[in-house]
Amino acid sequence: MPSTDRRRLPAAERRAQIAGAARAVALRDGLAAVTLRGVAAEAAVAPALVAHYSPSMEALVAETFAGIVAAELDEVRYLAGGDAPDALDALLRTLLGGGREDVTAVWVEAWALGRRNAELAAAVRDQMDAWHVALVELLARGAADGSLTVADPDAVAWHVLGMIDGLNAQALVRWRQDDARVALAARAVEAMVGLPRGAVAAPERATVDAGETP
Amino acid sequence: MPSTDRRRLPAAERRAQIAGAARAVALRDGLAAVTLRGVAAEAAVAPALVAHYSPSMEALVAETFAGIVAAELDEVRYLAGGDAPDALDALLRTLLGGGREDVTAVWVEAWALGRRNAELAAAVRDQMDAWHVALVELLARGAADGSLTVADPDAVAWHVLGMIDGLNAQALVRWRQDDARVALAARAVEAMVGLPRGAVAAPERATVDAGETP
DNA sequence: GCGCTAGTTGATCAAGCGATCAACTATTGA
DNA sequence: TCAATAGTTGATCGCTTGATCAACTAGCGC
Repeated sequence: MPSTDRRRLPAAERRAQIAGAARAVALRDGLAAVTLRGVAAEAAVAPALVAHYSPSMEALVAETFAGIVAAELDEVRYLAGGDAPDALDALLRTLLGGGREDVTAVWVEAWALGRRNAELAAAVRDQMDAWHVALVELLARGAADGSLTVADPDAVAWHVLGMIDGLNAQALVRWRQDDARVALAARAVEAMVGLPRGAVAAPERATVDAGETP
Repeated sequence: MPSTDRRRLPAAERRAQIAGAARAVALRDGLAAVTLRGVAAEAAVAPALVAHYSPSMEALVAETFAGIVAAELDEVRYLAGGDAPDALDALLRTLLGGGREDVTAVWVEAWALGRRNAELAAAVRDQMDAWHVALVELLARGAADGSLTVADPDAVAWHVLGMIDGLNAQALVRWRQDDARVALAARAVEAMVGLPRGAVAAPERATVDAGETP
């Protein structure tokens, strides 16, 4: 997109292009690389134009984060459409199966940068809440049709999300991929939603098994 | 420490004072605030002196992180000295009980900054390994005396640590303290080490209970 | 074909960062 | 007491960041 971009675009289009460039930078180089000059270079545009189209860089960073994470939630929501145990299975396999390191890095950086960027912190809270609502709905669906037994869906949802985030953040730093991640997470989730062992991620599909429970 | 610090100290002492100032800044304002000028101000010293005593700021940040986290590990190691189930109980209560937000923030920032600071990234891996070794030893102790049943101690240890980190990182952003955190984590851990429900954190001591498992 | 609107840019500012180095001086050993 | 040692500092450089603004001009409506 170097040559043809000399054209000048209608405001809405340019705005969208810059948002796209910011997202690309965030996923490739991290949220901290979403700078005036970084995004401008990605969009092949003068830095001042990026500033022109967003009230502040803090806002652009927050908006970029929200866009990336909301898209991920939509995707997962689509994959986890079946009945509750299958949906939990799809959720864990998708989020812990690897290949999402870019999004995980965005999450981790958002937590860190959020301490100094109030708008980003608000966006992080919003997105966490959105994920939480989605998972609570999943649990409620399971509780309604009797496939799950959950005393405190709110707390269980927070816990499952925290577990996933922590494991993914860990994978960001560790070198080797751990095949047992999905299986172990499945055992933990089963214990929290009153499902028998293997109901979420069947042991024969998982690579490593946890200890025996007689 | 403004007036008396006009004195000049022997190298070792000054070095220790600067390390202490760096640690204080990291715990109060975050790892990202550990800058030449930030640490110098905290130690009431010229910025050049901080540079004089450390090869680079990247190194000082990495060293500060390692110091904080290693101290936490020592503390927890001391608290978790009993038999395995009790040790797990102490571990979860200590790390998830709240009041450690400063250290959690340091962890999260280290993950994020580690992507751009190779020395810090190495320190993060080292400390994660140290925590992992400590937890694997705890699990091995339990397996040896028959109080735990763990097929893959390595994987279970990574999982428990990831869960703790994720829940703590979450607590960093969420406003209210969730009373169910310890109890739910205990259920998850019990499921992974072959312990009956309530063996790690007794339900009557915990605030919220997870679903029933018949 | 022309002019006005609106998209775009280069130049520039202040602030904060890490790093370097010559110069200053408190302290100590002879 | 005095000089050598070693701890300390101020000044300064180059770099990156976000932000602002006057000036330029492409493209649309008439």
